[in-house]
Amino acid sequence: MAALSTAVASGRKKRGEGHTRREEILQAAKELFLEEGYNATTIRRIADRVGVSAPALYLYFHDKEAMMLALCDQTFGRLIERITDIENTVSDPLERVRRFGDAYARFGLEHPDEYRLVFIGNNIPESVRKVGHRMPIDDPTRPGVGGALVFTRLVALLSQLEASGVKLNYPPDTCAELCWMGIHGVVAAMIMKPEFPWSNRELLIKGMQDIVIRGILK
Amino acid sequence: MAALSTAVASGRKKRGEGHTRREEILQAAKELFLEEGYNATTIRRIADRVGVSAPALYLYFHDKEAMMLALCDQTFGRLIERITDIENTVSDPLERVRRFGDAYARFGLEHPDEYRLVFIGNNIPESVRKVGHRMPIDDPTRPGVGGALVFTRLVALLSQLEASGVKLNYPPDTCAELCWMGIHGVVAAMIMKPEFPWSNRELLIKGMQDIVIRGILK
DNA sequence: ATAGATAAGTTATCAATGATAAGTTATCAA
DNA sequence: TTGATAACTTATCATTGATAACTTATCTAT
Repeated sequence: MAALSTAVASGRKKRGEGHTRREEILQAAKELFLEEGYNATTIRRIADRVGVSAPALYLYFHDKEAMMLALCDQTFGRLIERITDIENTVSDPLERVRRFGDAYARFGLEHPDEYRLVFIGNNIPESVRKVGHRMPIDDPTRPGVGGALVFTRLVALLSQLEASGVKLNYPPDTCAELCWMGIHGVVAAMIMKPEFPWSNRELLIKGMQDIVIRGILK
Repeated sequence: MAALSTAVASGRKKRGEGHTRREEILQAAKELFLEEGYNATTIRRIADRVGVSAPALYLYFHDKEAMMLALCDQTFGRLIERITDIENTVSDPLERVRRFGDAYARFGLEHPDEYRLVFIGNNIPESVRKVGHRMPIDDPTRPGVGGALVFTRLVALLSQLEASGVKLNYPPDTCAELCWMGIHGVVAAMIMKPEFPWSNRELLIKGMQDIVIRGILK
């Protein structure tokens, strides 16, 4: 049964093209994480979808968590893009804050796994830090900092709001914390308890939005 | 090396005393979940700590998740006690809501590990729902309803508030969700990122308290 | 061309884990 | 004292993340 023994379309990458395989892995991992969640996604299924053996993934990623973290940064980069977009297209400082909250909440609900990982935390077995692995390909973009960046942007927006003459009930960073905590509460709740009969999503997002903005304005 | 062959202090429970073993398991599981997290806690380690074999746990719990759920309800129960206490001692409807939020936040910050376990829901593998297991001992207290209970209480408080003549911006259950999400956002943030330079705790709690109450009142 | 170096990938295998099957032993009621 | 059964045990699975050790394709320098 060795029909067509040669030219069997080996998926092997040429020299120097390993990074494309790395991106194929990320793509497959992303699909599976989103389809079935992090825990339910196995290394083998990712490898199957890519079309390589399971250990091949370890040529490009330290471990399973590293794949998720890489995806997180990739995805959070898009959120930061959106925020930058808002800053570039919206001039009114208060409207900027509003749009930030909206983009943030929507992003969280569209990417629950990434959101959980970065903002809800500790989902991944980080406690067991192993040593002595290899991880031959060192990726330049250190993962795991996307979350703090987003928050920093919100603080900046609220400082601008205050600088524009709007009186706040708290210092800008406290306002940012309260705004973020409120919206985060909505997103975290809906992500972590999706089976609970929450009220309408849009109503809750807009409601919290209104509440925190009313609450920080003097 | 069979010294003292008899009367070897078998840990075996007498007939009808199985429920005490169940509680021993819960205690051990709780300790380990809090020490090392859900994923890092193995069935075998729980069994070791209790002093029984691993499969013995399956006499009392359907699976690992069921232990977690039972612990969740246990903790929810303690919070519900406090809420009942407030209902019995405070008569003013708005003050009741305020006290609810205060008790809730304080409960979370006084028991950060348990709060994390219950409300942040570290890592319950919700996606993979299995079927066809056995679970021979049917425990009377069906797990997994504690969260709904807390909300029911808060909804009731807000319904009473509305009934007392106070106009709300949203239906009582939506108000309850928004209130809870706001306070939860504060507690969850401070618990999960304790190293972050948050503003003053009391300020944030009181601030969010004020914000959500102002926000739901017309 | 071709031999050495090495990127890219394989097969075989681990230990750990959640869970089940099937057998054992202590306890109690009749 | 016996039969039922609650309360276990030992043995065993399949699956999982991860590693070791080997193979093969591709590029470079001679």
